[in-house]
Amino acid sequence: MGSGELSSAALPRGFFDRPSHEVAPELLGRVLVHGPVAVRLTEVEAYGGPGEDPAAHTYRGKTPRNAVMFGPPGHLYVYFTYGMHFCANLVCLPEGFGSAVLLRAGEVVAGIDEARARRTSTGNGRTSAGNSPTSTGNGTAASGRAIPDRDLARGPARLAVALGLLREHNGLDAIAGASFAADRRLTGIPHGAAAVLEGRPAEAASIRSGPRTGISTAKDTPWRFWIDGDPTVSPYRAHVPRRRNAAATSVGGASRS
DNA sequence: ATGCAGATAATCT
DNA sequence: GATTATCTGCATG
Repeated sequence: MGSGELSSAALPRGFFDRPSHEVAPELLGRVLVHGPVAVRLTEVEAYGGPGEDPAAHTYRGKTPRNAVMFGPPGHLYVYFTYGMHFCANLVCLPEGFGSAVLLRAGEVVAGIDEARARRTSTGNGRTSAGNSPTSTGNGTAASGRAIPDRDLARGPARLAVALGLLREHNGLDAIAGASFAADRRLTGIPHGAAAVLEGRPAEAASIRSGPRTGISTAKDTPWRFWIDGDPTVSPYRAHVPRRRNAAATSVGGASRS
């Protein structure tokens, strides 16, 4: 292996043609490439289909927003949430079934400079959450401290930023980039093309599972999977219901607890 | 280390 | 009008 070069075969579409909770643990250790940046997945969450998983976006059926999840497997489902974040998923099961695996965290294994630049600045066609508009552009955040390597893709929205995944990438075929991967030219994959590489699958003994993060329903379904001890796995955060504005919440003056 | 509040807009009831 | 598959900065221990 040459320096700065990463090579690996791409996963076939059939890999994703299974229930998301079966695909999810097997994605650990795999590498998602998009343009110049590649991330080795260390934490994922499975989301089921209509009527079976209350926490899934597809629970109440197909809508314009979740339509990609009902399409063929191996495509990216990228959604916008909290008014500022994008999160990326890989679609599972054949066309007609709506399920996917949320990519929660990973280790940047290629294009680290590009990934850091994206995480540091507000550029790149996105607004970064809670960011300060200022950035020196030399890899330091507005606070003056550089983002640690392990934090570059530690969390679903951070991972999406590091990989440069935006609204326009919703529906992108993550199998189509396989031809570039086959050329063993990771850094030669053009922006807009993606692929999931074999990487080094996590050993079964190192895989842990537990409840999913940040959801208000189906709290006990243990469909979050991660590589035990990996520093890039995000800290678990339970869902916290938020009362946005006490005054606006109750017009009648009946204040709640 | 842990916890809270605020940001901010698409989507759904 | 309420919720949201989140992140960050600031506060506290």
